[in-house]
Amino acid sequence: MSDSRNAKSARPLTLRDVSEAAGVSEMTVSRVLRGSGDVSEATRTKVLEASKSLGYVPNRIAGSLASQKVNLVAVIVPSLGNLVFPEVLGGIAEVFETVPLQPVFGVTNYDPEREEAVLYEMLSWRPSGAIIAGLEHSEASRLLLRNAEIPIIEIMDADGEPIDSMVGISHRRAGRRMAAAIIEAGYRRIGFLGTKMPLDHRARKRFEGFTEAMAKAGLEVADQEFYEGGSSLLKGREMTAAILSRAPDLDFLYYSNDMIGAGGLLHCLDNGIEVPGRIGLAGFNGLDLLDGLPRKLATMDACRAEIGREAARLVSRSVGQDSSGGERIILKPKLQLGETLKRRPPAWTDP
Amino acid sequence: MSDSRNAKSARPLTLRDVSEAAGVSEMTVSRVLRGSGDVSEATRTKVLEASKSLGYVPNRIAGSLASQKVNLVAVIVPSLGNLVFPEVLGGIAEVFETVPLQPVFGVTNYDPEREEAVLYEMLSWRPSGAIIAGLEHSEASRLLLRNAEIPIIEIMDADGEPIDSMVGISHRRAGRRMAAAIIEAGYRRIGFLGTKMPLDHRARKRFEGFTEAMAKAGLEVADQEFYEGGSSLLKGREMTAAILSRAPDLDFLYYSNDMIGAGGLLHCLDNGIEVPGRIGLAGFNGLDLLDGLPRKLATMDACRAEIGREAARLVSRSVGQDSSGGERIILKPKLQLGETLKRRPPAWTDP
DNA sequence: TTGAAAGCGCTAACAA
DNA sequence: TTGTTAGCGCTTTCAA
Repeated sequence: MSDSRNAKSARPLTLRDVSEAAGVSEMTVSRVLRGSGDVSEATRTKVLEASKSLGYVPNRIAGSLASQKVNLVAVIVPSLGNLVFPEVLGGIAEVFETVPLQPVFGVTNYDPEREEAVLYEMLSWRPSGAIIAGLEHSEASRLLLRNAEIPIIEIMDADGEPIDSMVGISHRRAGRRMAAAIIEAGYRRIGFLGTKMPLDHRARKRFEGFTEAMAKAGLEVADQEFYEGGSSLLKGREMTAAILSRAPDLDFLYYSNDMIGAGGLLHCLDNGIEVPGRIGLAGFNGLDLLDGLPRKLATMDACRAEIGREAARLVSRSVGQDSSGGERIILKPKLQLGETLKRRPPAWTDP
Repeated sequence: MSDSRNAKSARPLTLRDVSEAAGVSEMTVSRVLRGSGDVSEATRTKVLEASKSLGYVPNRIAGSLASQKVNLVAVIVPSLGNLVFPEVLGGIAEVFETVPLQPVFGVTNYDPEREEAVLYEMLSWRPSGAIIAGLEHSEASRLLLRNAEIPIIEIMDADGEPIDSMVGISHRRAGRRMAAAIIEAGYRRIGFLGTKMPLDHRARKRFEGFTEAMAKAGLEVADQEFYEGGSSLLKGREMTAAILSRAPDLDFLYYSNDMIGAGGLLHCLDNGIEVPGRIGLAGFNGLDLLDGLPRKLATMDACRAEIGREAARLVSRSVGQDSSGGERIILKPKLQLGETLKRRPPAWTDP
């Protein structure tokens, strides 16, 4: 059972080795190992035993070439450091465990050129489908995707036109809804804190939706602060300190993600700034992380795992089908007011 | 340049299509696209243009089968939700961007059976190497790895015998060192809080090292608390509340990771428990996250990115070489005392 | 139920 | 510098 390497052969095992050990044709071994076609129970057992005792692992490269079928699905995200993406990947993996498809992950670091390179690399393995974050891609990347003739699912965003199918939320709407909730609660001097990354299109869209809804209410973002890189909890503290020292009369801070929002919250609490009495706070993402903070931060769930699951389901469904999906699944994130966004008496606006 | 799909051909493009378009042999096209062999500048340009205008993407399945070379490296980790692993993957990806190797990630969810399945799946693509977290694997998994005849790098742990090479830290030593530091600082009534997961061998080893060093000083862990699943920040709070209500005289809490440690810290601060005066705290991992907390938590850096980089370097070095590495790189994590582990007057031990 | 032949798309090795 | 031939390890197809 484990004597497979008595003589450490350099050559990896092939079907032929198993075929000889079991005394049947390669074809029969192949059938047994794939569980396809009719094989007598006797041969089946014989083959399985031979294969196992040799420690044979089928060569999928040869198999895929011969069958013109690849059970791989390319999954491309901008980053793993941001908690959001591992959660999406988790949702994808969950669904693919139930079907004969295997996700292969690629990371672009928010770089369009890198995205193109990763895409080219992955498509060269002729995957059965591709799931890719965002709707913004270079012209070349879009060409690659279109030419691949496989189901393409663009995820996490719904503001734009997908190449094929899309599953996501509208970040513009998310921004608008949060602005509306803040204004509705009576806050007026509102600051924005976010990432500087010009290539994080979803953060940008949230900001656009936010300012749009503010404008509709006759308001403007009173002050803003941007950051890049580093620990976002610490950055949240620093940015909050900076914006409040510059504009101490702000009564609300909207953060482009929960991590910097949490940092802001900690800064306020440390410095005796009453939340949400003196100042209200809100973030974005609905990270579980928040559950442990001193106050539950107002936020909006980005539907991460659900997006992953839906995307994976779409791929599984359309693999093999010639009718390309063209589906659009737009999820609606739930607003969570938490404990940092509370209605305040109108008088507060000008004490 | 983008007219590649005038007639949406179902058949993907092959070398032959490019060969015909460019008016040269398939072999020449192949050489140009791989940048191998001598090709005249004229043909080179011609081929490149034809290839690009058609939108051709080489079929690596066929290429790998023919050349018996696969530029893939299998990378297997227990989880992505734990910040630690994305950081390791980042280190790996960083190095592989500089060589013609591509990492392919697999996730096991700390499940040995799943590990075996993922391994089998990945090895069936005949990768050039494998990087896998931990030294503990099922007998079958070990057999698979040994038979693969490729460099195997086991990472993140150094307490045990690797199949081939290993890169990691000694978690037993990490536990011992933290215990020594705590005792040295004058703490005596020490509690432990950790994960219940019996399959997180590294957490277990830290605990073992910790109790061992305690015993050597004539001490025992005064109380302990275990958890599973969920937000670890919140869990840290809950566990801390629980252990302190049960054993209010504890003067130190050692957490098996920084996230629950951070939760514990927040709990103490919220409840007016002086840290580190009344009680000291320490975690493990050295997450950047900590930088934003009200107090800098004592911790130990797990050398995550460095482990990833070293492992990737080992693979790149040994790919192609017949002499299998058998290297052992043991990194030494740095103890960071932070602000929650401070020397206290001896009198304190029995006020 | 089993086997034999052909070929998937590419590259190694050799020839021109 | 370019082309030809054979074959990588498997599966499809068809025959027995």
